[in-house]
Amino acid sequence: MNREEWATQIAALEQESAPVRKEPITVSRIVTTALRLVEAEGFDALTMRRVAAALQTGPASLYAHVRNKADLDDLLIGTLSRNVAVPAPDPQRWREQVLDVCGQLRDQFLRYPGIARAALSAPPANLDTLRITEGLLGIFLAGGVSPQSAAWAIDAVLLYVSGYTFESSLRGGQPDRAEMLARLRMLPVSRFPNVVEHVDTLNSGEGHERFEFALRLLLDGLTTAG
Amino acid sequence: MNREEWATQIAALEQESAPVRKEPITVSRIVTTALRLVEAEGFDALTMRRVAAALQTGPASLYAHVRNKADLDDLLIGTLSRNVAVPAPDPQRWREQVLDVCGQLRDQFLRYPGIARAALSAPPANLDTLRITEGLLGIFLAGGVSPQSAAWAIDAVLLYVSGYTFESSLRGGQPDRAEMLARLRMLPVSRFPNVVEHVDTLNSGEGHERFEFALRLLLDGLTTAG
DNA sequence: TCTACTCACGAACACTGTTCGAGTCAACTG
DNA sequence: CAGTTGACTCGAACAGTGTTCGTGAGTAGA
Repeated sequence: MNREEWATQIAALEQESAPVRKEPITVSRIVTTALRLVEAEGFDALTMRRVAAALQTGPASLYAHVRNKADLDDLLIGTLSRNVAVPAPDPQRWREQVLDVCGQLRDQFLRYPGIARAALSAPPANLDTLRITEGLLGIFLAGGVSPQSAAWAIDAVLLYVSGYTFESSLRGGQPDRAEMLARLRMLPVSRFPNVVEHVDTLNSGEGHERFEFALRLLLDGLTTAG
Repeated sequence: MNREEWATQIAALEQESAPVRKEPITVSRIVTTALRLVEAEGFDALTMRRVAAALQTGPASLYAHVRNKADLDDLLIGTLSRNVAVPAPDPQRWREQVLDVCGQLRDQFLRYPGIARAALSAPPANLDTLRITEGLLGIFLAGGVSPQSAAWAIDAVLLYVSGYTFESSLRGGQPDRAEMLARLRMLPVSRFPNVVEHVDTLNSGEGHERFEFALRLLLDGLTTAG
């Protein structure tokens, strides 16, 4: 027995006396750690190494619980989807209900900047996102929308939510706003008459006005399309 | 003069006699090479190293012409945008005109699989994409849509095109279709009654039916919203 | 007590984008 | 014509990425 082994045995002894066993790595620990990381530093900072480091281990340890980075991403949006409450269909208020669900999803995505990229890449067959699809489908059908229109509308609506939140997290820096306006005003009127004339209109939209506008457009179109 | 310099001089001599000077690297050569690469192997294969290798040089050489990888991405979607023909506004056919422009953009994106990711990340102030925004704005206004609605609708429409093409290039493999259907059918009816009942409807949509449906939804909603 | 078997993880591999600095070459300048 | 400037080229390297291999420890079952 060399000196190193000797030290290991002593360490083991200490562990027995103070059983602060290192907590085992689990999928849920990985997921919560990853989410905390994304919330604090954005989706780009989410690397296997950083998650592993936060769990005080090496990157290889994660692969016993998670197939891939893509797999981890899926788990994340699954967890986020699970936080969305899907209401029981109320035929009178189906539009508001859809807006409500989308709003919840939007807020979940916005809370974790950049995670919408994972949502866009995630397979639509994820069980947790399917729960939302199921709920939306119920709401649409209760509202009298045809199955075909409902199916395609759900696709469009979810796609929009992901796209919207993804773009929002890109333009996280607000100082762009003034700079952007200035640049747009520099455009030659000869080539960009409409843009220059409506600069302020183009960049308007406080809060989630654009978000609601687009979704209402989709839903209002639905009623006329039957 | 050592032996190496001597060899260099001789090489220079040969160059004079056969002036096959290595063509200089230009931005446009980089862009076309990159596009060819994306077309053949997808956006993920687009790395600075591979572009450089295709130009028979090292990655460092590119940075004299291109600030960033992100910069290169911008250049790519700029080039693609330049291939889109924006028609002069015809008040009677404004909806068809919008669909036409979006269809062109869609086809450009689909031709280069995965490049829509760059479109989503690209700043909306790109001069070439602004040309399309300008054109669309003209078409909408000619159609009698209010500037505010037009501005937000353009946003939604372009976002949808990017999202749609991005998703399409992800699910490039068609064999998923049958597999996906089978998986959906395995769902417990108790929890997913609507999804299970309308499985075939959910996965329906040949060609770009979904694409046109979603866009028409947006445009039809516009008329009622004024 | 011995044996499976799962999990932890150090080390390494093949990549990525990007920078540094030395070198080459053309064109303007005194 | 000589000299300098400035733009372009690019080998080498750095810091990071996802992922795999193989070793080793620990636990549960026979």
